[in-house]
Amino acid sequence: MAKQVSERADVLPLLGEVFREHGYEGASLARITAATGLGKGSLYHFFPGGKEEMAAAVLAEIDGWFEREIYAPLRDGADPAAAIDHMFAACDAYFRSGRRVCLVGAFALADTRDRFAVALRDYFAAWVAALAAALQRLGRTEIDAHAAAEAVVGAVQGAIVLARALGDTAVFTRLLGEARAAVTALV
Amino acid sequence: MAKQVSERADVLPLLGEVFREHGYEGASLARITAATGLGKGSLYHFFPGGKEEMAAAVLAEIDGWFEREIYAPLRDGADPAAAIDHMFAACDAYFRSGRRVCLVGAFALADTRDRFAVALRDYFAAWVAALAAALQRLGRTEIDAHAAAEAVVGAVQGAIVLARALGDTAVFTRLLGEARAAVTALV
DNA sequence: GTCTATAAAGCGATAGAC
DNA sequence: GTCTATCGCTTTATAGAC
Repeated sequence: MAKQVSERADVLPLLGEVFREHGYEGASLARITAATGLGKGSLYHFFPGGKEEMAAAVLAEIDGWFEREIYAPLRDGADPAAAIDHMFAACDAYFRSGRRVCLVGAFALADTRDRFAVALRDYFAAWVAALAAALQRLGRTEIDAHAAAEAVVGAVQGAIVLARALGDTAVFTRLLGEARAAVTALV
Repeated sequence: MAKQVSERADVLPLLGEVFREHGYEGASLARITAATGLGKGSLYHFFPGGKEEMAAAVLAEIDGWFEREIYAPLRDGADPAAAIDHMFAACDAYFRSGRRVCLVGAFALADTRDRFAVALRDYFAAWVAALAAALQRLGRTEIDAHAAAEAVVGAVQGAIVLARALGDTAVFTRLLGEARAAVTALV
């Protein structure tokens, strides 16, 4: 389990997995130490602000990943339709067909909502805006594109909840497939 | 804040609100005491199994409420279409347009998922099955009805996540309205 | 930069008086 | 049935050696 890590950026993915699996409150320093192989001394050296700074750093890293991998192609990519297809494929891979929780969504349902309010709002607002931009580039009206984008992002989050509660990854794939069909049907 | 309560059933709604606001781990006995007005002695008198029994009792009460108010009319009510309309209206009221979390959905995203796995699975399975039954009674095929029911239940959960993260109840109402329109369009 | 030791507080749960 | 006092454990965070 112990890993040799010497850069703050290398710890973030491991940290993210602990927060995803146990939530903010359940991610005790003992579990974080076990998952990263870093003692408290090292952790507080990298994150002087303690657990709150660790979670904030993880959220920032997640936001950066989605911006790079998903939002940017939707907004600025040469082929909006291909960017939308890529988004659905990337979501299935990233959330492991619903086995892996969306940390931002999980934080939104827990009492971490207030503490990280800005990060949560920005994450979903950016996602909806990027997808709406792609749909507009495909000819949808601004209002229609925004509504459709909201529905898709909501469907992804709902699919994660359902798949985890039912213990069934097929429902995740099914719901994402329907969302994809609905949003690409009219363009 | 302190209330005079003398029956176990009277405590459950207050308990539920504490779990909803703070999650399972965040719902400390101190907070539960503050919300219910009951000391630890009384709480362990009503719930000898401690916090786990409290949460299980809350989940059971929630399941009973949905069964009575939503599932039964969908399954057995005289007017399936009216039962579906009632479901959407009841959801908007129950979840306060996304201000109030679905405890079952929140538990599914947290590490409470394994501990209460059966209750979570049953809640969503019953919801999907009841809605699918209503749609079948309206003439949809079994497969089509089941898929549509999954999409609606997922949309409700996704709408809660989005509304809470964006701090915007309008998105909840909007998404539920679209889900309702989509599911009632073809019947 | 990483460790151990420890502080200070909060946790769930129990015991026993009333 | 409700209370207070308390146990034993875990928590986050800090201090200081190396």
